[in-house]
Amino acid sequence: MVNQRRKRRDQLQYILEQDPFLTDDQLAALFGVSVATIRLDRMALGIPELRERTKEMAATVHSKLRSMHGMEVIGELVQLDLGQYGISILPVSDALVFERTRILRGHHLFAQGNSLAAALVNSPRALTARAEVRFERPVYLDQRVVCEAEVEEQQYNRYTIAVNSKVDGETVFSGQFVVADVAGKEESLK
Amino acid sequence: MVNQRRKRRDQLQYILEQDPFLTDDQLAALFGVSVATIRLDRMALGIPELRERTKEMAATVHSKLRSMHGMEVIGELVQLDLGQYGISILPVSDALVFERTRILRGHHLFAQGNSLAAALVNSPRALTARAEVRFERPVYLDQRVVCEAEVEEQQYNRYTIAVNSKVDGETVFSGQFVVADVAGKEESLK
DNA sequence: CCTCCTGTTACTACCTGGTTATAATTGAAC
DNA sequence: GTTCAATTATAACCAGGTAGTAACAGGAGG
Repeated sequence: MVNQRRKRRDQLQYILEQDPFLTDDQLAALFGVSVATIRLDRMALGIPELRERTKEMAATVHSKLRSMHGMEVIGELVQLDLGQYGISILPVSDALVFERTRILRGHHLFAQGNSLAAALVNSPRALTARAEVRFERPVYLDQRVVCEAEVEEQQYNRYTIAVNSKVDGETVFSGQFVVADVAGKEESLK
Repeated sequence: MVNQRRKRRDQLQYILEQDPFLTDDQLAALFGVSVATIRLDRMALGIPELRERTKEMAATVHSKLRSMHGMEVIGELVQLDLGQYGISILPVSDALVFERTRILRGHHLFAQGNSLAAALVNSPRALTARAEVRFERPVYLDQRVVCEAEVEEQQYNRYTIAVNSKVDGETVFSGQFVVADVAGKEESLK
């Protein structure tokens, strides 16, 4: 009796995670119980009503897209000495990994390094010109990638930047980025 | 008279694009008109009610996250001869560019090339080992990047793949990726 | 002057997908 | 057979709408 209820509630939770767009009516039909029971179950599980669920999703997505849009640096910038040195940290979420292997897709490591390198160059028009990178070890879901970048050389408007990313002190990615500061150069930008 | 209405409707459209979470009540107060007027305006503009708007957002986001999660290849795969050759196309949306300059962030070009290169290697465990890339020209908002990748060499489990991305026939990005097929190698994957 | 037309407003009935609370029913366990 | 938890039913209420109808205000044209 109680077990049936436990089971139903477990399933309810799972089902709503899979498809949050179900009304109490549909759920009641699905489980073959009354709507009242579904409501009690939802209450017990702390699951808000359909409209609240969708509103929440829409709102978080809204802000997420906003923040992604403004995200100049991939990962969180934790240190930045302009023109010299910087550190950013990227937590490996499940959106960034291969589904099967849970290994971080390589281009995210590149993106972290690239955006940090571009941030080091104190210009609104820093563009990467070349890069040479090595993926030393695979990085897995839920790890934290600490990326370190240092300006090695500057000639005219071209910066050579060494990048080294580590997980738990072990290098997983390294590379050299050449970033050009094209401020005032590209007429087509206007 | 009619102009006031036009103006109000233009503003209404704009405001709801900025913040889709406003009820007719709030909008009426905002414009200093009655709720009925807001409803007529919405009807005329083909804007659905608050709940429909949020539901729509939540749903598209839901599927978007799903598809992003499963997105093994950045860009749309238009041709793929496994182990040999492939083409993918990436439309440059505003989420991918620098806000000020509207130039595509370099790592998206890298990501397109990298994921296409990995797709060429017919293995669920293809990992990029090295890459050497050149960003030849800036790519702008609303352009379409056509990326071509070809396997140049294969030694044991290592593939050397040449990548060339073009916009309107002009090369914007080129590089060489070394991808390793680690199937059956990494015990830690289990 | 009156009339017509447009834009706006007010009012009513109804809908969905809930909430809260209270009471009645079921069923299994002791 | 009683008892107690789980379930169900019932009623009143709410937000944020839709749909439709009627009234009103104000300027343009006759």
